[in-house]
Order: sequence, then C-alpha cells, then structure tokens
Amino acid sequence: MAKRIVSLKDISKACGVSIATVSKALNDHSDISKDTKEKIREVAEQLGYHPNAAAQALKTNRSNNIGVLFVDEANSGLTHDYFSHVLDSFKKKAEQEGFDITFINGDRTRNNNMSYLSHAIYRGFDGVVIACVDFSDPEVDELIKSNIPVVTIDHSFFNRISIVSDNIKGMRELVTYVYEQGHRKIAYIHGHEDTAVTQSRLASFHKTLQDLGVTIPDEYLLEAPYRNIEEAKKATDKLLDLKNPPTCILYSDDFAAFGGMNAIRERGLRVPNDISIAGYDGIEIARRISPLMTTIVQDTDRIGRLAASKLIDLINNPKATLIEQIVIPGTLEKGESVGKIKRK
Amino acid sequence: MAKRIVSLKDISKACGVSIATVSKALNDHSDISKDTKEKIREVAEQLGYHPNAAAQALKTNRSNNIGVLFVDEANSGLTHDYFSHVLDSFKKKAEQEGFDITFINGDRTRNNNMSYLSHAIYRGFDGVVIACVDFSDPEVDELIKSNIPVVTIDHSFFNRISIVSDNIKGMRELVTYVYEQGHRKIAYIHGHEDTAVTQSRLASFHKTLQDLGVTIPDEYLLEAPYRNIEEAKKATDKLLDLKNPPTCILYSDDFAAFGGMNAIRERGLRVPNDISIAGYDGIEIARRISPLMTTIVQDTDRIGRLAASKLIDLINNPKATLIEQIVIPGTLEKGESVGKIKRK
DNA sequence: AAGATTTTCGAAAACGTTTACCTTAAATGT
DNA sequence: ACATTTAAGGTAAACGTTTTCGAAAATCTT
Repeated sequence: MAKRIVSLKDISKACGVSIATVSKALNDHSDISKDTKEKIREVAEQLGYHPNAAAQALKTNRSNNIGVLFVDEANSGLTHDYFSHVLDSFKKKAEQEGFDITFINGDRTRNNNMSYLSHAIYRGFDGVVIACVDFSDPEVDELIKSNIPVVTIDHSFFNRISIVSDNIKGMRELVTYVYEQGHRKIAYIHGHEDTAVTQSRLASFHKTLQDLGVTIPDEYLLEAPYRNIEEAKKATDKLLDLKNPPTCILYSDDFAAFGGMNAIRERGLRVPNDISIAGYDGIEIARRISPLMTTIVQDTDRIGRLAASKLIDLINNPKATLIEQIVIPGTLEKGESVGKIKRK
Repeated sequence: MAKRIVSLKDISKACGVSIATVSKALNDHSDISKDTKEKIREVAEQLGYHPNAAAQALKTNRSNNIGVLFVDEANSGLTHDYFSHVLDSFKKKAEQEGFDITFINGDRTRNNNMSYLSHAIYRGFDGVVIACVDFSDPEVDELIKSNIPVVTIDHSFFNRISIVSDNIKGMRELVTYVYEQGHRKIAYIHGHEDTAVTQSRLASFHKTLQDLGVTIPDEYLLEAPYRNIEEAKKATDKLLDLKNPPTCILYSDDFAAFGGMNAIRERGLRVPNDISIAGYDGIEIARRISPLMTTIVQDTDRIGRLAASKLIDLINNPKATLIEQIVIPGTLEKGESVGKIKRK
C-alpha cells in the first residue's frame, strides 16, 4: 500500500550528487550551478518529491504554521458570525504569505489536557492569534506573556500587538444617528459586562447620551448574552412592558436584534413604524432581509487581514516590528429598522 | 529573549539517566521502574518540558494532524453556514481523539502553488476530510485517489468512506409536506446542477411529484447559485411574473429563501398567507425569526462527528475499517412559511 | 604559467524523538 | 551454590532536513 515517500536521499542517488547539493539546489542557493539545479529539479519533479514539514521544522525551528485561539461565550467556535469572518480573512492573508493555520483551543477533558501554551510549543507555532471573550483566563494570560509572537483581536495587552474594532466610535455614531432621527428614549440591551468589547460600547453609549444631553432611566439598560435570540427577546419584552417604554432599542449584536424583532412583532407592532431597533456587527443576513437592519458593520475583512499581516511581520522581524494597538473603524449602515420620530 | 526549549536531553542530564530512559518513562513503557518514572515526570514538569511535534512526527510518521479541505462555490470558506457547522463538529470530535486540524485549501497564486496532495504530504497529515462542491477538480481527484486516509462529505467515491446528507429523503419529505398542505403549483429554485447535492435533490423533487401525481410546468424550475440572496430574489420575481405563478416556492437553501421573501414582500404580498416558501439546511436564523422557515434541518453535528470518527478509525486501523457510505437523514422543520391551501 | 580568485560541490553534524537490541544486576529456581 | 529468568536501563541508529566548513576544480590575472 504505502508508496515510499521520496526524500532528498532518493534524488541525490538518482542524480549522483550529495544530499546537501540537492537541498541547496531545491532551495536555490547560489553555490550550485545552473545546470545541476535544473537537473535536480527535474528529477525531483519526476520522482514526485515533496519536502517534509516535520524535518524542516525540526531543523530550522520554523513551522510555517500559525496557531489560532478562538473562544467565545457559547463556544460556538467556527459558527460564530463575527469570528468566522475575521478568521476567514486572517486565513486568506496568512496563506498568501505561506503559512498554514491550526487551531489551539480544543478538548480539555481527556488526557491531552495541554494548556494553550503547551499546545503552541508542542506544535512549534511561529506565531499565535488570539480572539477570545475571556481574556482573564490564566491560560490565555500565560500564552500572551510567553515569548511566542502574538497578536490579539478586540482586546489589548501591555507590549503586545492588538487589532481592535472601534467600539467607541461605532457606538457613538449609532447613538448619534438614532438621536438625529428624533429618538430620545433609547434603550440598550448589551452583552456581558466583563468583556472589553461590552465595556467600550457601554461607556461610549453613556458618554454620547451625555454629550447629547439625553438622560435615560436605569431600566433602559439590560443585559443579555451575545448572539442569544431568546434572551434578547425576553429582555425586549421587559422593555415593552415598561410604563414608559423606549422608542428605540439597541442590541448587543444583529442576532439579538432579531430576537427583539420577534418580541415586537408578536405584539402586533411593526419595525420601524412602531418601534425602532438597531443591531451591531453587520452580518450578511441582517443587511439583506427587510427591514434592513440599522447596524454598525464591523470591518472583519480588514481586522483579519491586518492581524495576519502584523503577526507575520512580528514573526519575520521581531525587533523591527512596531508594537501597536490598531483600531479599525466600523461603518454605520443606516438600514431601515430605525424610523424617524417627529418632535414638536 | 528566546528561552531555550527544554528537550529530553535536558531532563536526562538533570536526572542522570539516558535519553532513552526519559523517553520511555514519559511514554509509560513497562521497562522503567515506577520510581524513576515518577522522578523523571517530576523533573519534566518542573523544567517545563513539552514534546516536540515535529521530531515526533519525523520519527513516528504520525503527525496527529488532520487536513481539512473545504471549498464552496463562492469561496466563502469558513463563513459558510452549513460547512462551518459541519467543520465545527468535526473539529470537536477530532480534538477529543487527540488530533489537531489544519486547512489544506489556500492561496494558489504565489510560489506556494502546491497541489492539495502535495500540501497533505508536506504536512504529513494522518488523514484528510474533504467537503467540496467541485469534486470534479482533478486535484481533488488526485487527493482522493492517493493513499492518504480520506473521508468525503456529501459526495461518494469508489472505495472511499463518505458521509452524505440524505437529500433524497429530505426533498421527498419537504415536497410531500407541501403537497399535504394543499399545494400543487410548486416551483423549485435549485442550485447549480453539476453538484451531487443538487442532482439528488432535483431527482427526488421530480420523483416525488410524479409519485404524487403532480405535474408542473418547466418554467417552475429555475437555477440560482447557492446562498445567493440577490439571484434568488431575481428568480423569484420571474416566477411571480408568470401568468400562472406557483403557490409555493422551494429554494436551494435558507439564504436563498430569504431572498425570495424579499421579492415577495416587495410586492406587498405576505408569507405564508399569499405565497408559501421553504428553504433547506435549517440554519439557526431561519429557525428563529418569524415567520419561522419551513426547511429541512441538516444534522450537521452528526455529519461532522461521524466524519471525524470514521476517519480516525481509518487512520488507526486501515485494514479493519469498513469502507462505507453513511447517509444521514435530515428532519423536516415545519415552521410557518408554508401555508394551507383549501382545495375544492 | 603560477598564483589568486571564484565556482561548485561534498562531509558531517545537528535538530528532538523513538525503538530494536544489548548489558547488567538482582531475583528466582533447583 | 549454581544456572536461569526477570527487571531496569543504556547504546546507537534512524527519521529528513539544513548548514557550516572545507576541498577540489575551474576561471581569471598578470
């Protein structure tokens, strides 16, 4: 069955040269003549030679492999809209640069209870990208503080490169837009408070309202898990039951906003005629089905691409790479889910 | 900067034993005494030892790494709802069994224009899983015919394990349900015809209608790319413009069905009161926002899990693993998007 | 034509493991 | 008391590369 895998040795024999010569020829070193290079390449092709990543990695300490750590609350992993888009973009860029990607997070129940760092060392990742809700996890901390090149997404650490979505600006634009449409009774169903993302948005929400001279009752602020349609619906129901209900509800993400839409429609109300809603993220479906969702479109493409490109810079040139926090702005998608309120 | 990575040699020195002893102790071989094993493990822990995957792979010809080849029409990659769910489930199972996963598909424009097979050999994948629309790609064919353990998803090959969703049964159930609701004028906007998935569904669509004694005009059959809201909308418009429009439209997937819903609503019509629609796949959002989509829920969880488990069987025991085609049924989600038609 | 230089190639060590085989000493059997 | 088994650990080769250093051959210089 197993066809013998052809190695440098086989080529060297077939060509009557040394293994070293073959290696150098294939790597285009300058101390091999044009003729022999051609000959060797020809034979290599003909024999069906493929380099062996393990041997190369062992010798050179370079795996050309990047570790990816993605963990969200619900452990939805690859199926998470925002993450999957960021990751896809990251992957494309990394592959352009000749890197493969392998997941770090995984099963912890078995005997393979390696820590993230152990896993990264084990695989010899040249670098690691981390996008994670729970950056307070000690294992994440251990990984970040290690000497493996690392880039984090949506959370910043001392002396580490990070790419973060501009939640401050995004929320400000969203609130301002809603305000301009005449809304003053603005509620916000936000995500879990201990993530950097939620904190930024929440702070920006309050700051913007203050700047606009708007005050809202405490009961307009509710918490519901990200991406949770059911919980968002429940929270929306609470808001609608208020004696003085809001005219516009902001949600932690587009998914949650759909949950809100369900609650609203169940009462025979219409979006945006009777009540306005807005999401966050700008996932495809939200921007395609009517009423088009008012939302902040995160530039997942740029976030992923930049994360990859900065990480690879860091890998290839650790000394000369600027350690910085890069903030990527989103863009307001006005959509149709926020209506105008005529003010006296 | 670079802390020296600790190897077996370091442990052997610290313990005053040979490298072989350390290796055997760590791998729990029987010819090392309990005491030395304990001692060695302790020191290993203390020194912060991590095995080196590259060295292990080189020596043992086992990478504990599985290659993943996912390619769809739109190259949406990780962001593809169906694929991402299957992959996520695959990943979880594989990781439980101690395997990591790495992507095979990637950038082909650069000098790293490795074929899929080359890539797999290069990385030394123990096995490969393929889910791919274009199984006619010669490179895919090359990979499948190689001697690397392989499992394919949603397409079957001679003498290879495959996991396929039961599109025949799914479409039959869907059509039958629609029929039972009283519909006779049933249209189908299907995906591109050269994929196995489309072919199965299309054949089942026709067969079921025939069995039910229903005939439909040719113009009720239209093609639109999978997951394409815009094109599905256009196709829907064509159907609605017919002198004799259908009362129910089936779509290639839930995404496309949303496109149809847009076309319908734009004309002031309502789903399902004025016209019925049904999707396929059962993606989360379709099952959560109203009107709940009538659809066939694919058991992505089981598909991914089974693919992983069969592949690992094949890897660990090539001789004793049954080569089979496993068919996974979906389930009809009745939802609310197909209405009843009263018949005279 | 002899030295100086350049071009081209090979020998061998090293990367961190695993494993077949060997050695030694202690335990066991008679 | 001697032979024999068993337990415990060591030796060394091998996996497929890359790379340093040195050697030989070809070319250039004057």
